Amino acid sequence: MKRFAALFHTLDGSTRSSHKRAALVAYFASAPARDAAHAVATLCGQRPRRAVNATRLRQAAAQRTGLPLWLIEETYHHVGDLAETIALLLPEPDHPQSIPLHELLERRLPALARADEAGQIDQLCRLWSHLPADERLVFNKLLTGGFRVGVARQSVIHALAAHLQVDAERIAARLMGRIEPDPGLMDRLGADERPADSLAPYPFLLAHPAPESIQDLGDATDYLAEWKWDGMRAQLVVRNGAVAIWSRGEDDVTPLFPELRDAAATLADGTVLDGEILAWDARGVRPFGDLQRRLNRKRVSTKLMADVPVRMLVYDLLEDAGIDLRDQPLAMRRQRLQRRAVHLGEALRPSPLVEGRDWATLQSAFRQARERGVEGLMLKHKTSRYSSGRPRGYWWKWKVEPYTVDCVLLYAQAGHGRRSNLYTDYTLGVWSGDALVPVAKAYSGLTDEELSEMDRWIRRHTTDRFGPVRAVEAGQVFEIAFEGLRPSSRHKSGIALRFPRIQRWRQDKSPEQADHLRALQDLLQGAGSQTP
DNA sequence: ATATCAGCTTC
DNA sequence: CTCGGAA
DNA sequence: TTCCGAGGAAGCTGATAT
Repeated sequence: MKRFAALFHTLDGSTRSSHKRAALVAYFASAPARDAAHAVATLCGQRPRRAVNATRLRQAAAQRTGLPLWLIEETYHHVGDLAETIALLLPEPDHPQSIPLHELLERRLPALARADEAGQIDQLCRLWSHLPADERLVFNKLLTGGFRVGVARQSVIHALAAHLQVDAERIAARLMGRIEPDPGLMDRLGADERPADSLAPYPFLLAHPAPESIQDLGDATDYLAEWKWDGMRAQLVVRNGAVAIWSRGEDDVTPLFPELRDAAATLADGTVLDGEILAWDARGVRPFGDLQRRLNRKRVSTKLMADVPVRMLVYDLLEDAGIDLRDQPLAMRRQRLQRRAVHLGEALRPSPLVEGRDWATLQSAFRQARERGVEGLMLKHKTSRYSSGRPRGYWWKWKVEPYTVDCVLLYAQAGHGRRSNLYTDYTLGVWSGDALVPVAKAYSGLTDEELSEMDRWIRRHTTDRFGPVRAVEAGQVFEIAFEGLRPSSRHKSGIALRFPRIQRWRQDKSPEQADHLRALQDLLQGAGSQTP
């Protein structure tokens, strides 16, 4: 783990991506394949399951350092990261001895996870007393599962490409789906062919926000238009008689959607579909919240499947009869998808095209978006290839105008990480009678300069403190933009905003001019009565 | 047994 | 998902 | 231009608190 710890510190300490890449290349050139495989998986965000919970970790740290728990707690509040706090507090190791990365991840951490309470504390103290000081931080990060390091996935890909002397595109493709950190990983990454049994998805093509005036996109006939569905992006892969469904975060979500898996079982091998999974019942498409009940589940009961039926609206055909179609223009892929549509069935159907040869026609369709329960329109250039990432000019998302509300700043809290010195986290409220009630939290939307100006104001106008939270005078008004609203039991106001962000700092307005809860409740009534 | 919270995912 | 900032 | 890290709301899981 010596090399890996050194790599971590380089990545963590530098912001130059060229520097990071060089460190990665050097690491891959020198690390044993078994360790390198784990490094790749870890750096790509595939973290080991959390081995020890935070409470136990604190207890073990208290025992090893001899410090009282409250002091560790206090230190943690200042540092903001438990793994780092403990790494800083631990005494020097007795007889420093490094542990290979693969040994740590394959043996030590699983053993730790299996142990009982006393066993965990005992093992932790023993490990800490042997680990060289510069490896403790990395160890603790792996331990808490909170391993997040400032490397772009792209940097890892390019470093691997340079090290293995192959195309970066290929590496990116090989790293899709689950990464198996076995000794053969590096060989597979460099291989010409994708492994025969692979059910891995392709890198997702993402969309950009459309320009303010839609005409700037050029000729409307150059685009295919579809509704922008409010569901979950997914790729469905059929190969070797098996079906896999992948989320955008590259999670295998197949077990969550048995009806989609079954519907896809009739498809020919070598089929890859891209589309949106939606909650959809007899009434039509349902809000995203309904779909959420099907997500992140351990088990999907038949009752739940009946309560929240799903379907996948397919908008792209990426592989057909085993042939990769991603370099073909969208219009061709779409045509081919339509031809295949007869085989898709009820749960799996093509996303309908929205007809319109000019912007005026599309504009009038766009205006129906809210009442249809969709977020707007997607505009996809007919000649576009399905390349990875977010290339400009290919796919545009044309979202309905957000709602806005003028809110008063009620509470502020310090941010995390680099923003931990500033009060950047705002709770905002509206009037309910002559009292202000919180409706949302937001900070995004202010520039760094505005944030520090607000920070100064907050410090000078604090009226009360609750732990890390400061209550402030009602003196600042912000215009908050949001995409929609739902009833919520978590907020005193009974309302939760979706994607709240600060649109404008209304220094021209006094708190009395802020909006009233009544207005949001009316909006909720209006939005709630819609049936898609 | 039930409530709450942190940590994960989706958007 | 949103946004601002950095490379 | 593209990527990243900062942030929000929701629901589910698993652990702890009552």
